Amino acid sequence: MARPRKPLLSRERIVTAALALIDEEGLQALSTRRLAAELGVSGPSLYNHFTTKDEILDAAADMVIAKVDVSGFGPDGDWRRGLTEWARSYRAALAAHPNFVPFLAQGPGRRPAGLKMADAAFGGMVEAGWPPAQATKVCAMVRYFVAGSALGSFARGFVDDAAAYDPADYPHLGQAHLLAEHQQQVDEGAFESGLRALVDGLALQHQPVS
Amino acid sequence: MARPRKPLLSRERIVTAALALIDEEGLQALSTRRLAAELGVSGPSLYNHFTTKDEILDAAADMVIAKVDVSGFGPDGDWRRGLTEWARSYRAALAAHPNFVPFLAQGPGRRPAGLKMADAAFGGMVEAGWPPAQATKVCAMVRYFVAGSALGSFARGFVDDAAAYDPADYPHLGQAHLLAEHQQQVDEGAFESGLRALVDGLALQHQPVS
DNA sequence: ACCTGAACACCGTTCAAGT
DNA sequence: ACCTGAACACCGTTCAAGT
Repeated sequence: MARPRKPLLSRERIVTAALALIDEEGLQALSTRRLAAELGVSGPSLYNHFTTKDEILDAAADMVIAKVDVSGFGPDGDWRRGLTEWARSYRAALAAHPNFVPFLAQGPGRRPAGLKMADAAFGGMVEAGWPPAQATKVCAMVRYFVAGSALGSFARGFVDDAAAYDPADYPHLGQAHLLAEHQQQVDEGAFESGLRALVDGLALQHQPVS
Repeated sequence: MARPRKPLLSRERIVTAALALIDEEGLQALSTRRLAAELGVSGPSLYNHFTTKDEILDAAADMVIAKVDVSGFGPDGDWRRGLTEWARSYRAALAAHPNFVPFLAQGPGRRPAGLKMADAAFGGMVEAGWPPAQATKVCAMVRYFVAGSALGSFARGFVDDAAAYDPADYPHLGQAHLLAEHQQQVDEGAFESGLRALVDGLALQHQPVS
């Protein structure tokens, strides 16, 4: 084959395929060779477009984070609404790619979309009257909560097998085998009440002046 | 060599070495061959003690979770104290092995220490008067928050290089390059205020009767 | 029972060779 | 510039062979 008249690959095609592979088969299924095969080329071809596998992951991560909506931080300075809507959108973006969360949670690094999101959230809090040091911590705790909730289902962490919960060993887990069945309600319910509690608690902790 | 008179390996020796390797070089540095080399044996020897690499990881995970202290859930029914002390101890246990958190956060599965912790936390909340469905969600949100905070430093997610934060693109991130320097204060401060906010907010949401 | 080396089907990445 | 196959130093796991 050698060089084709029209390039077979593009950065975008590679990144999209990588994300699809991660979603379908997990982070460890993403090998450069598998990815190349999926794209109909040989393994080393990818290195014409990215210098390393990690660079592909970075590009995919930025594509995911770019979807997060930070428009809740409006000019009205309503930090409660800003924080709540950001957290929901952030979680939705990560939860769409649960297998990718361990990578996504590693912070923005030098990725533009990650930095843009941080800038909007931090800026929104500061402009709503929060002292910068507090605003930083608030952004951090939202990241903790969102990443933790998207990292993996709480409910699915419990096996779907009543025999695994011997009442002699675990007297309170008699219903735990039902958790997986109600995964959606448990996880979304926990996220929503947790977010509400967090925002309520923050309001108690500090009443910013605009 | 063939079979030695005294076994060279034990499950405990393998698990301890695996955890050390993860701590020092990351989850992806843990290969069965590296691990075996570290223990002075050949790769396949491990399979006499564990049937799969994942089983080694499971055993290491349970060793870490076994260190979590749930004694804060005392018979006095003080759920605020129970929750706060559990969360702190849980975070300390995970943060001691940050590279291992993506694995640890995947829930207890069938691991006894993980189940014991869940039983104590859930049981503690229920005995303090929380309805089971609420108690489940509270346990879930603590897991989210703790796992997210241990998964990786918020502060270290921002590169230590002022030039990465162009004021034209990120008007509010002018100080972001200093975050890594204050990693400890930022991350621990965010965890502590977040935990306080969460507990305060939960108290508002529901006043359980004992 | 508990170790070994050989083997199988994989990895990420480099590089010279092709057009 | 953009693809290829060959090569290097790795993987997890199986298995027959040793004691």
